Amino acid sequence: MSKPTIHRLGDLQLRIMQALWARGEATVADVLTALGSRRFAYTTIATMLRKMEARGLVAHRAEGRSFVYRALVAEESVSHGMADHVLDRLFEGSVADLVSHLLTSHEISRAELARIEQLIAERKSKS
Amino acid sequence: MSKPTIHRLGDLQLRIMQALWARGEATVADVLTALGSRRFAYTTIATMLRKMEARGLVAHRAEGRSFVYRALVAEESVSHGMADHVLDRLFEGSVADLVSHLLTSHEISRAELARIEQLIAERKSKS
DNA sequence: GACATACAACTACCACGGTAGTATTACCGG
DNA sequence: CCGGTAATACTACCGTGGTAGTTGTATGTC
Repeated sequence: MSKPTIHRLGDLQLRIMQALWARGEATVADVLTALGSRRFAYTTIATMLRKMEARGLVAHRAEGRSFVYRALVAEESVSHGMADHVLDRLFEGSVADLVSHLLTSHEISRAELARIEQLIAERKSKS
Repeated sequence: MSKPTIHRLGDLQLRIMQALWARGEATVADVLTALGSRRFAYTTIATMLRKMEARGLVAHRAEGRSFVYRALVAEESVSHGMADHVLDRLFEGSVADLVSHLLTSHEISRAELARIEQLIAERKSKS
């Protein structure tokens, strides 16, 4: 077990996880190309993956002379962990406060507002 | 003037900032007592405040032989920075996706749901 | 004036994210 | 067999959050 503390992932780690989530499995080279825009050294990704494996975020299997990595934590766990962290630390756990903050500090399309409204309605009817 | 990257504050740093926001100004001793529950060494807080000053998060003035610290960044900036960070990195900037995630992974009181609904309604009428 | 107290300064460590170079190994094509 | 290539392993370094001890200094007290 030793569930890794899920809420503090660096930016690079998160990008790597996202590459793994999108692909299911990926070699170092796969991740590297998935991170296209900013060029990293091959060894940077390899090192990061090894460190992430030590932390229990990913695992690998050998295929030929390559390692094929896969995520050990679900995207939902990470989203949940990180969202919760912000929610608890900054908004005392109040979802309404966080939503209020998001609404006042972002441009939101009418369509998105409607979508949120519908989510609320669904949720209300279901409780 | 080198606005500090606002989205990555450690837990302790955040707690210290919250103490400063709540009080306006505070000495090291003030912050220490504000953090009541978990006991820290006096020097831990003093060191942290010095590091935070170097990062541009706080400033101090001398009063007698004590330093009186104050926050240099507003609570809104930090909330905004951290909320945005999660929003962008994990939900591609979609507020609806984040709200959806929050709704499905948390128990939310009927009152809070109503409050959110009202916020949306207000926002809709205002655009 | 001697002493305790309170405070800032300095130093030191650890963990870890991020970044990458160097070394080693294993395989593949001629 | 031999050299190139690709892959991992190892090592190293920086920044910074977190934690605290030690030291120096000033001030207030007996």
